[in-house]
Amino acid sequence: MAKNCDFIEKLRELGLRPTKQRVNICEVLFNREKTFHFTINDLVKMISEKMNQKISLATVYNTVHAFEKKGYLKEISIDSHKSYFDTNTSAHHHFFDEDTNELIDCDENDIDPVNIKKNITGKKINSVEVLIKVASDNQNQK
Amino acid sequence: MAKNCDFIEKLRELGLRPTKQRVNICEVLFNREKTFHFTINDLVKMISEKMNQKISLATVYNTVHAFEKKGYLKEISIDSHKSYFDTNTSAHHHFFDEDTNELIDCDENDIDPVNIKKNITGKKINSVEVLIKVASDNQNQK
DNA sequence: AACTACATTATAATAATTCTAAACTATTGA
DNA sequence: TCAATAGTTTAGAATTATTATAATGTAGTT
Ligand SMILES: [Mn+2]
Ligand SMILES: [Mn+2]
Ligand SMILES: [Zn+2]
Ligand SMILES: [Zn+2]
Repeated sequence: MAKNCDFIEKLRELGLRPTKQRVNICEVLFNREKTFHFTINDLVKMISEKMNQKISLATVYNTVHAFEKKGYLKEISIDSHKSYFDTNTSAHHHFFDEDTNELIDCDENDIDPVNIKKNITGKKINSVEVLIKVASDNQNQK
Repeated sequence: MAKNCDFIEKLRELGLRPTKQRVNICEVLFNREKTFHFTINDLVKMISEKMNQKISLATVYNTVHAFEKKGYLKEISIDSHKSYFDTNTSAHHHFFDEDTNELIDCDENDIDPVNIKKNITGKKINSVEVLIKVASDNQNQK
């Protein structure tokens, strides 16, 4: 269980001022056992549930984007209407359950490393991400 | 070079009325040698350049989504701010050039098939997509 | 403490997307 | 033929998502 002073230190290291808005958002995002996936909307709900303080929507966007730029969050885009952030910033792949709209981390052993045989000339590979969309097996699907 | 009557037939087959808006959009999208990638904005510009008729933005959205649902277009989402549609609806992977914001089809031979060893229990795999983000190799990057 | 330069917040503005009422079109049957 | 009508499509209006910027806050300097 991380303490507030840990987040304050961490924010300072990143060159971000440890304002109370940011510390609160850190608590909601990073004060937990496991990494997880969330949308901006999820986060706004979590903040209003867990915190007494109101944080403006623009500040939530600012903070999430600041953390993303600093490498503390990763964005995973499913389609133009569904975009998630991931507190697991290591290189990993995802299943997306189209029935429940749930994004699920692939385990290391679930998928073999992607083998790229030929890259665009003069370019360096920054990331390789696999998205596996799944849905109910049986039954009459829409 | 496809003729308008081809598009009219095709739309009818799909169960969509061949309105002049839709036939015009078909001409812009499908009357060409190679498949390509576009954003809604790109498409609006192409329509206003190539056509004398004005089509409302809502109709462009409606039509693109109708074509997507019918399997005539595929959506490729890069991040929440960049979403492309692809007239190549076969299963294939992509490079995304972060310098130019260009989406490029992977050739069959550029990448080995993705080997998924363990899927979510009770779910069927609907699609597997790899996105490889690349950028300038050399120089001082931001 | 006052001044300054910069960082941060959050309101106001803008951009992206969808809702829905009006305009069309196909079908039916008199 | 050609209303009547049920469904489809369009596009202006409304909503939602995101960002720009003015106001506020903070830290360093004298
Ligand atoms: Mn972003
Ligand atoms: Mn869509
Ligand atoms: Zn993840
Ligand atoms: Zn493509």
